[in-house]
Amino acid sequence: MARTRTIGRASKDAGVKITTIRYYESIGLIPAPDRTVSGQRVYDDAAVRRLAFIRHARELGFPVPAIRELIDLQTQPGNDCEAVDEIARRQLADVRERMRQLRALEKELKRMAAVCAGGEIAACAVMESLSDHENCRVRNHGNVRYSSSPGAGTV
Amino acid sequence: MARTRTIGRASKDAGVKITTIRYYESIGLIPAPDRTVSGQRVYDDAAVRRLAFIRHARELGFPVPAIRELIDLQTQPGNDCEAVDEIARRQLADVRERMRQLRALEKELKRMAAVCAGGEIAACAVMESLSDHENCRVRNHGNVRYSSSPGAGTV
DNA sequence: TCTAATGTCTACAGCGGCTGTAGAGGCAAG
DNA sequence: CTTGCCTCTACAGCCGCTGTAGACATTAGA
Repeated sequence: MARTRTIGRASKDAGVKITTIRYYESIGLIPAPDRTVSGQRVYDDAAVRRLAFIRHARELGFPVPAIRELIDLQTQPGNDCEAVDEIARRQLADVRERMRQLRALEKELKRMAAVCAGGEIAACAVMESLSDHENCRVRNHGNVRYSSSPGAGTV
Repeated sequence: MARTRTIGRASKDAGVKITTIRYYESIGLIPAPDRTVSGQRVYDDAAVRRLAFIRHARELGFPVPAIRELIDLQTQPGNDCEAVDEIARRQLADVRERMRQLRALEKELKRMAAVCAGGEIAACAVMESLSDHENCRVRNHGNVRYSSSPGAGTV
């Protein structure tokens, strides 16, 4: 049928906001579509499918460069699946790492909230937890050296 | 002892990068410190403690406005712990929500990667998964209506 | 004391992935 | 013809920093 539609309709069909579609065009993630004589963008089915593809990949947390790669791989024929799989595995590893971090955060936050059961702020376990930067180090992406701390005290 | 130090030393002591310290000052998260006659910033123990406090809160994912709130609560005396606890619980809820999302992502990514075991891209399970936007909806923050999809096909 | 190496200063641009705004013009229904 | 929505461009802003450029300050070693 090769239906064509304005940006608003394409937006609804693909589930991608109008402004986001224009943004994707501006960064070259999708090609510039044809225009009507009055300058309005016109999208066909293939364009909408690509937008939906992008949306789903974004929902899965794929960064835009990775999506660009996936689309490139898709459009050059005869290529095999390995590169695609690699990108997906990279994304999975990333998700797992973020989960690991969040689990650590949850543990400490839970501990903080549990201990704090009202009372003066001076004695608040949450504030103490946050002030006491010597234990419960959650992440340390290197490149910072710690030394000679001024110890505990008021924030 | 009320030791004072330059920004570089404060950076090391607190584990916060120099540029980040200046940024925090620029957004009013920390007060502007005293300066030497030549204009270099000078930090005392309290300032370093506050920086470490901020760093730890940031590591735990507290957004800057929440940290601002925590500091405000801390500095107005006599206030009790409830507000602090509320902020921590909010943060915990946020962390849990993000974990929930990531778990869903992991599940789908794992499925994708498992099915894809080489071959032509045209038949790649990963690409299919990403193209097929009708199932495995991961998140839908509302405000977008879906309708009349152009169906499956090439991206 | 001189020099070289660091450290620090300001101001501003850029990152990702959009979102929001302003002001103008297009288009279809009543 | 009006009303009301749709679309257009261009640019600023979001968060939480990071990086850059070019100038001045301080410190360690010869």
